[in-house]
Amino acid sequence: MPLRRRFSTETGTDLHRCLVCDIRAQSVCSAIDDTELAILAQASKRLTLPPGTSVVEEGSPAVAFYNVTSGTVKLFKSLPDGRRQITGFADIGHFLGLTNAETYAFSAETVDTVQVCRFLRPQLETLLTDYPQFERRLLSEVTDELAEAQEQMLLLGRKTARERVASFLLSRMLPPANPNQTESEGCMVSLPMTRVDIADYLGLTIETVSRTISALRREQTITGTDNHGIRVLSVSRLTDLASGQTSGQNNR
Amino acid sequence: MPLRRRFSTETGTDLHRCLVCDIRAQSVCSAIDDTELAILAQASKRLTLPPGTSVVEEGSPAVAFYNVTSGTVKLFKSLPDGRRQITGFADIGHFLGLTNAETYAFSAETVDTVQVCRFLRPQLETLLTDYPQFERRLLSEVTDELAEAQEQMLLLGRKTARERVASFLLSRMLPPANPNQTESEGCMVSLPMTRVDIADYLGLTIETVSRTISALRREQTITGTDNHGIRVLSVSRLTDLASGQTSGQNNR
DNA sequence: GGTTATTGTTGATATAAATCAACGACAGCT
DNA sequence: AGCTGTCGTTGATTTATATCAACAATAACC
Repeated sequence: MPLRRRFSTETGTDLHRCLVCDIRAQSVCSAIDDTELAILAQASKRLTLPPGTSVVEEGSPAVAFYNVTSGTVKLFKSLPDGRRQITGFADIGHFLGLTNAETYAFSAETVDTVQVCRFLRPQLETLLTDYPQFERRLLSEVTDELAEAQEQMLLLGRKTARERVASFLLSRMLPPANPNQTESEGCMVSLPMTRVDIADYLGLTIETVSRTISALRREQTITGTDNHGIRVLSVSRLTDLASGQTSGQNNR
Repeated sequence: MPLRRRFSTETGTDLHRCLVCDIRAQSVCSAIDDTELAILAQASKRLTLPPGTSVVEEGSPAVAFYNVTSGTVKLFKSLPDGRRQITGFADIGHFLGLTNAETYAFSAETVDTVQVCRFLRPQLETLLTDYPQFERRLLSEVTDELAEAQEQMLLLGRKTARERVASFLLSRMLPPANPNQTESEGCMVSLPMTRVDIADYLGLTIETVSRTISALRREQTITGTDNHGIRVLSVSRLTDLASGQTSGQNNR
């Protein structure tokens, strides 16, 4: 449908942009009625960002809110000596940059090529006030994020390296490509980020992540030689592994 | 003021309960106008819970939302083998139990004697819909919680035992009792929870927590022999410690 | 198409924190 | 006051993961 391209410019405030947005249903934007999408389009600006672009910088003024429409953004916090903790990966349909503070308490950087819709703060405020369903949807999204954060705290505070990697792979597992795909065919896991990013997300070192993935491959729980795409052979085994439901075995 | 006691019954839906609530200003309830507090009082029920009471159980139906008016509640997640991660302590003015899911994804248990106002889900829904300021305030609170959770992920994933304990003490430091109190007099830290709880919050063992607190005491960063009340002698030193801004020294 | 830089893997060793173990300090109870 | 159980402290030892080190694989670049 070449019509789509015609209406969807890279950086404009084209009134039809939101109407033709593929992922609207998956994001906070679904809360705005079809008839009022022009308002949404006017409140935001679509940006295309190359890999490794800084979106938000810890400590800088919190001027904007972003909705990711394609690609993956990593969110992280750093210590003065450079140690880093990735607190999450925001991909398609997820937002970032919401805060009550004057400045951001975290940084955000694109992992791959990313498209975002940027809402400046006053515009976001207006949307929240004028569209209660928008606010409700955002509340619901933040509540989900909080639940995910709590799950990640359990991982970081109490899980072993093996359990962390298993949990991570499961959490990134895509829904089966076609519905009649059997489990044994294996589910794809997309890993656009590097080993460094995975390590910084799981609170491990790259060496430990690498060794653990190798071990899972060796014991046929996963396959795939490509570093950014892994296939899970046994979801149930990985599930057991992720919660420590497994007898012995370590990494080496 | 004995009048207050007269209006504030333990479990009733007394229409004046919210009007005389000491901590309303500190919680989501501050979003409801004075003239409409009767609605708030009717939507909720005040409960007094002894120490060690289970408020919410992981996996059970998410039927209620709670606002803590006194005492401390610990929120936690557990693994099948009993490992536990405390994801936060909800004390005065904080809420718990908000979720989009049918069931709670965490457990909650009182640390000491706790007073909560319980809102059943339909009543909460009504409040959110009828009072946009209430919803806005809740969004703001959840956003803060998320920021705190991200800070805790940094702690759990990347900080040393010493840095974790220092961060914890700082985060629990009370504002100075009187304004003209000098820093050197020391700020009180209240620790109603046990060492087990602290350990499960910081992703450490009780032994490591104990040793680390002893070390901080030995080097005069903190004092106080009482296990549930510690005095910080040097806030600046603790701040440096918490972010790894310190040359050497370990725990022993 | 070969050189260089980046990213990932594997092995050897070190270490921070866990585990195992003993004991001390209280709080509650009769 | 003396018993009993919980909670906290301290010491000795083990261990999972970090660190140090070398190299392999892949991507980036003239």
